[in-house]
Amino acid sequence: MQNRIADLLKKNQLSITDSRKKILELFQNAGGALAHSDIEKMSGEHFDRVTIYRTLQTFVEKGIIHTIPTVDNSVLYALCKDECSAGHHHDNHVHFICDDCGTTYCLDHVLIPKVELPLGFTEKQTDLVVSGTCKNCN
Amino acid sequence: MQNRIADLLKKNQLSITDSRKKILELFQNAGGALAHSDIEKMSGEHFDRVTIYRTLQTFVEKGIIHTIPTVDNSVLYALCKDECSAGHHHDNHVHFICDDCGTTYCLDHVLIPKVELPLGFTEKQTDLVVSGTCKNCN
DNA sequence: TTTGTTTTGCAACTATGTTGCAAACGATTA
DNA sequence: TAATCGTTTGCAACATAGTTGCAAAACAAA
Ligand SMILES: [Mn+2]
Ligand SMILES: [Mn+2]
Ligand SMILES: [Zn+2]
Ligand SMILES: [Zn+2]
Repeated sequence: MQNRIADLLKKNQLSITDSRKKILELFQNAGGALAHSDIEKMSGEHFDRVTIYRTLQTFVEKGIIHTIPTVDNSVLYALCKDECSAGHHHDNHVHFICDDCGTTYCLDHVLIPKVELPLGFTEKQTDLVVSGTCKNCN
Repeated sequence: MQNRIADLLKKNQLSITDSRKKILELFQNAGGALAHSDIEKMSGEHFDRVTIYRTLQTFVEKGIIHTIPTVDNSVLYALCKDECSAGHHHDNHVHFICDDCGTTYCLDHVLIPKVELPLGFTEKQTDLVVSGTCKNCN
């Protein structure tokens, strides 16, 4: 569906450009999470590095994608669910990174449990990343 | 206790050098977690960047310090508890990052809850990072 | 103190991310 | 369809983070 992509951009008041369309397409086909370098390679070296950085930034701000913290200190991005919008993410789900194949999954149905913090500490955001072996590699 | 530091190095079969002593000392005084750049500044620009990288790497391998994943994609290090040893970390505790003062805490007494993964996924390691406001900033 | 091993500092390099600016592009309106 | 105007892009230049090879220095053991 090419129109899905255009509609998503319009809905977020973003002009429809080649790089935005292509990068969104990559996310929809990938299923899992992508790193900046993945996109650089998969886009066929068409777009400037800077453009990709700026596009990802824009998408994060608009709530189209979200970042995933990883243990090895690399930045990953994945599509947000429809309920997300600018400044109002609903990313309270667990992320899973497979040590074998490297795929990162958004486990949308596995919610992050509440943790009891010591007195005086107040929570604003919680990130939970599990690593191990995924269903394909087991 | 200067001897504590030397003993810790000996116990891990590491030769006792100025940089290792100084960096361990910084961790013991800091209480919280430190970034590579913190150490670079706090050590009085004495040691080469490369030496600091290699020292931190060595300490992680020996189980003297552990890394903390952060949402903003920076690497933090903190002292391990005594039970940790090379290849056998007991870092199943929650980490807390204060949005106000930037301090990162190891909440050694707050354990990471088990999460139910979908069928086929097996856990090996779980990291949980909470951000918000710490006891000093509240 | 001598010896052999480990660690350090330096230089050079790769990777990752940011900024300013002019040219190209996209949306809108005539 | 063409003109206009704001947005987006690519480029160059820069900044920061991290890695590697190698010779000199420091350390541990004898
Ligand atoms: Mn996700
Ligand atoms: Mn910790
Ligand atoms: Zn896998
Ligand atoms: Zn604080």
